[in-house]
Amino acid sequence: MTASIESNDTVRTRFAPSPTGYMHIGGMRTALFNWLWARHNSGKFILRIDDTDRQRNLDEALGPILGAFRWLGLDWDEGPEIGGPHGPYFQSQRGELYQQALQKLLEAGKAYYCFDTPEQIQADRAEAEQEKKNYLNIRRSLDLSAGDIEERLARGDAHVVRFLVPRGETIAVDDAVRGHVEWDTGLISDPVICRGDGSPLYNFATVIDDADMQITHVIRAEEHLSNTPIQLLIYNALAQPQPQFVHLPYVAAPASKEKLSKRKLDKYRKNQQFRKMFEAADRVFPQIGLASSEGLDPVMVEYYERIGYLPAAVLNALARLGWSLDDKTEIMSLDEVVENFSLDRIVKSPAGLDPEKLVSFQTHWAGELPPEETLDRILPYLQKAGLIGEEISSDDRSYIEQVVAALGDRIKVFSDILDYASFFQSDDEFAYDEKAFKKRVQKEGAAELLAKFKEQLATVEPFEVDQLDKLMHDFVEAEGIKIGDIIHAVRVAVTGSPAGPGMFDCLHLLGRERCLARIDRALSSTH
RNA sequence: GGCCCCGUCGUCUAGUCAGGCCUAGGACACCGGACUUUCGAUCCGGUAACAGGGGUUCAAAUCCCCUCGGGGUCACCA
Repeated sequence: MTASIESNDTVRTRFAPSPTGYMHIGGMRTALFNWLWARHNSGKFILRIDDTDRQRNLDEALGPILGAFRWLGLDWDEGPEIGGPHGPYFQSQRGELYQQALQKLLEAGKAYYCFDTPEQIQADRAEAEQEKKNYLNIRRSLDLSAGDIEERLARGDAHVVRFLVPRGETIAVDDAVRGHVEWDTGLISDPVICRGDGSPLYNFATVIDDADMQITHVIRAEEHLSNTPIQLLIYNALAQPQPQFVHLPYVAAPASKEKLSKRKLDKYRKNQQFRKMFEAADRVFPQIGLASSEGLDPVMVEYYERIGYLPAAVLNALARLGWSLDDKTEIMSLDEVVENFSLDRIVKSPAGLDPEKLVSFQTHWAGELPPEETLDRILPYLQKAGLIGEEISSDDRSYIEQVVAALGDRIKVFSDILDYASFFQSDDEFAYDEKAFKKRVQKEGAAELLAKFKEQLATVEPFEVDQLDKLMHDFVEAEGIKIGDIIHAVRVAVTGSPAGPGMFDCLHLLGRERCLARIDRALSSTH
């Protein structure tokens, strides 16, 4: 009865999201592993939409999910928008298939109409709990005669269809990650597989669909492991071959072993490692016309896209969450992962998402980008924040290019450019870092030095890095001071910030006029 | 609570199936040093783990047993 799928069949994997309006980063990892296994074997990756809950606004709920796949460059061979030979790919449109299978089970006596009311069942459960016994449903409806059932059905009595779990058996799976796992069917309650209105439930629909779509490998998160015996039983009852099951460890919240969940956002805000991501969202998103972390949080894939991570970085981090190539390879392109991906190197224990490691992957992959591409990724942030206009002249572009080049790898995530807004703001508009201003500009004697240096700045020719460098050093020598006594004051005066590119780069970038104006402004604020 | 899964540095992991090459390797983070006008980057160096207890064995992170700990799941959600 448990025919297994031939290993030389084309590998077919699937990811079956329900349209929730956002793509979960942990779900994305599961999807990625499915995609990787399909691509590694030159197989097919299928996207199927689990919308049995009848979505009201499907486009709105599905858009961000497909968007996440597109952003990361994970394509699907069958599914929404492109169809395929095993469609439709929306469960809401596959009702007939479920009905057929349901009839088959009903006729074979492997499923039955159950007329128990929810209240009855609740009472049964309560009783079992009180007696500290495992709840098993009572199967009252099994005693009904065919005539009774027909009559009650005709009368429109509320009912569901339950799968009849064969008791006293052992059901086992040989999971690619978990190994051999078995369950005693005598402990499993008959699951509802179909609601009164005819709509199927997950455990049933998923088996029908996976079988119909000839899925060879069901790669899903570990929380589904406990659903597996029921699904196995249904495969058997339907005489369908079982796919290879692959239960991945779930993705945990940073520095924890708890499943990453959208319901725990409040807790994550206080999580030391996670907090920075929320803070970044609250700082950056409002500037570029998006909702704060209330609407766009790091559990969502879209967060990473919007705040300016590279797909390569997110992909690299996700691939390393619960999978490794060997004892030292960390940096991998998608192609490299596809080439080397294997099921037997999947880790068994849950892995916490590590924001800092993600940043380190980002630093690496951003460093691989040609300068023009870096610029293209940065420009939208400047535009959305209103720091530059929609139309960019070639002069503007070249200025931005120079600023970005000077900033170099100080920009990790692309929205980091907003930390250096002063390069794009007018001389009286940019903000001074209060602490730095106090420490460097309002320091005893700093204003006098600054004023003196400004005079020389006004006449130095040419206004180039080397020349400025020389000017500064001559100045330091003439005044008999340490370079630190003046250079920090100048930096803060012209950029507003204690950190940034090399001082002379900053002066040169800004140009003489702006430097002088900014020093004037700083000087006038000292008293 | 029942069932099931998991347990190597702070984190992600290599090593576990086929015991010795492990005085446990790598990466991120952290600490220190070098470089530097700041920040960043880079380069060098460092701290840091086999959950505990019993066995088996010449030899155990690896095999067996027990304990402890963490987690998942127990719906007419998926």
